[in-house]
Amino acid sequence: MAGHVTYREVKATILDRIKGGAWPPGALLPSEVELAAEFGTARATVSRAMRDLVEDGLVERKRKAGTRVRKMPLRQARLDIPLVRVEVEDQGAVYRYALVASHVGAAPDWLRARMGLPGGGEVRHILCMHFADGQPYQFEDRWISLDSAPDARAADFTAEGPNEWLVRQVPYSNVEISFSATAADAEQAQHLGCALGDALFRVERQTSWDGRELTFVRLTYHRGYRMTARY
Amino acid sequence: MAGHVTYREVKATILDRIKGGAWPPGALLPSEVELAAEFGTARATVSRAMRDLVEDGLVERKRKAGTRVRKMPLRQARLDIPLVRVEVEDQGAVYRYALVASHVGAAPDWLRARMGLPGGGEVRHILCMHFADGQPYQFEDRWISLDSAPDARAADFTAEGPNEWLVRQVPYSNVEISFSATAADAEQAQHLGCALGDALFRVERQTSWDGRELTFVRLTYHRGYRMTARY
DNA sequence: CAGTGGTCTAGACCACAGA
DNA sequence: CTGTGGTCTAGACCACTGA
Repeated sequence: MAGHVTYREVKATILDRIKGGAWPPGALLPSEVELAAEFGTARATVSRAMRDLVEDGLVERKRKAGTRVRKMPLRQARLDIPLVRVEVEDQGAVYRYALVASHVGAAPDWLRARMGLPGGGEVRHILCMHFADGQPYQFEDRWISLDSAPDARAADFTAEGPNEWLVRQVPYSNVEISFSATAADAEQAQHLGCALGDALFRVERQTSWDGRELTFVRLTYHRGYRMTARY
Repeated sequence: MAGHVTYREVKATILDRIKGGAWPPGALLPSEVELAAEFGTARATVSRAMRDLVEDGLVERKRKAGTRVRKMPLRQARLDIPLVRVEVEDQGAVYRYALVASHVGAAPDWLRARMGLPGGGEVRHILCMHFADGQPYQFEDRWISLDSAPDARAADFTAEGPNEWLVRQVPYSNVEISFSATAADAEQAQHLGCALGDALFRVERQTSWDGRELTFVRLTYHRGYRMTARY
């Protein structure tokens, strides 16, 4: 025996047939049983390959209906969301963090509405900067609900950013993230070293844990920042 | 017998233990064999659950070293990249497309460098607009290599956008995508109905197929556009 | 070397949805 | 009803890598 046929080989073969046009968009593929017979593998191996192809957005599967090549390939980009520090260090630059301001108070109305906080909820508001090789990299404007994370009231954010602190506190969370463009206001322009009104890339992220809203953060990047992915 | 224990149940149980702090970040989990014994399942079932957890970025696995809870949860957002038409229609709005300009010519130097095209390569350059309920939604500035896609020379883009045409031609492709913010230039401001210099969200996408560079597109969105994902 | 995850097999039963 | 994918089992061998 020359060894088993792997699911990777099966996947590659199927992929080649789709790429090559042998199975055009919309086409019905043979059943798992038929493919297993053709490739000389167990059905589970074909199934494993197919699961990958579904995940890659290339085929659709329905019970009884079978497997079809997607007409409009539903492609999805996977964006890694690292800590700023890791992102900077991965570029080979020296990372530096600086706390700008921090205070505790009642949540403003817009934040209560946005995060769905109860009335009278207290929050800790933190402004801080992240630098790469001494250049402004990211301006962070964060609100942490003290109802959900009471330990944040006394946490020390002078040496370490709130993100790194939070990651240690909460091992798992649900996140809604959004990307947009914004014109630099006076505060952002000052900290990021750009002109008022410059177009800046902005990420807003709201994190909940165990069904409770935990933190809302607005990250504004230096002029010219790009976020890149492949798929 | 009350039936089998499913891999989803195994996954949920492990997830609960991680969330609950029973297995804190960095902790070593029991081996698959031990977990299979505990849950009363086959090892393959535990393995299936673990594969999901790896994909979700919650644990790391190494042969011989075992499975550990990730210290810094490497979270990744999955961004769906639909056709503009689908994106607009999914919002319940009426989609409209309009061709602005199109011509064939030699690729400019910056594009040749960016796409890695050979000297003397011809490209088709297309400018077009996408509307939602009559409002400007996206301005598309696309270049298609005629070396890679000769059929694009004669294709008719008056009724249908080049993206939909390309998707039909090429069932599979490799994509590099990047997101950034840009200040509206005169042309963008005119077509998107905003002021000169307004901060706009921009997507740049370069697509290759079968190892050849196929198309480069710059998509500029209307003022206030957000791209959102959950993870 | 030995323990861990990675994969394949052959078989089985089930859930769903098309005909 | 019947064919399809979805999953689980019990067992086996392999590949990598830490001790």
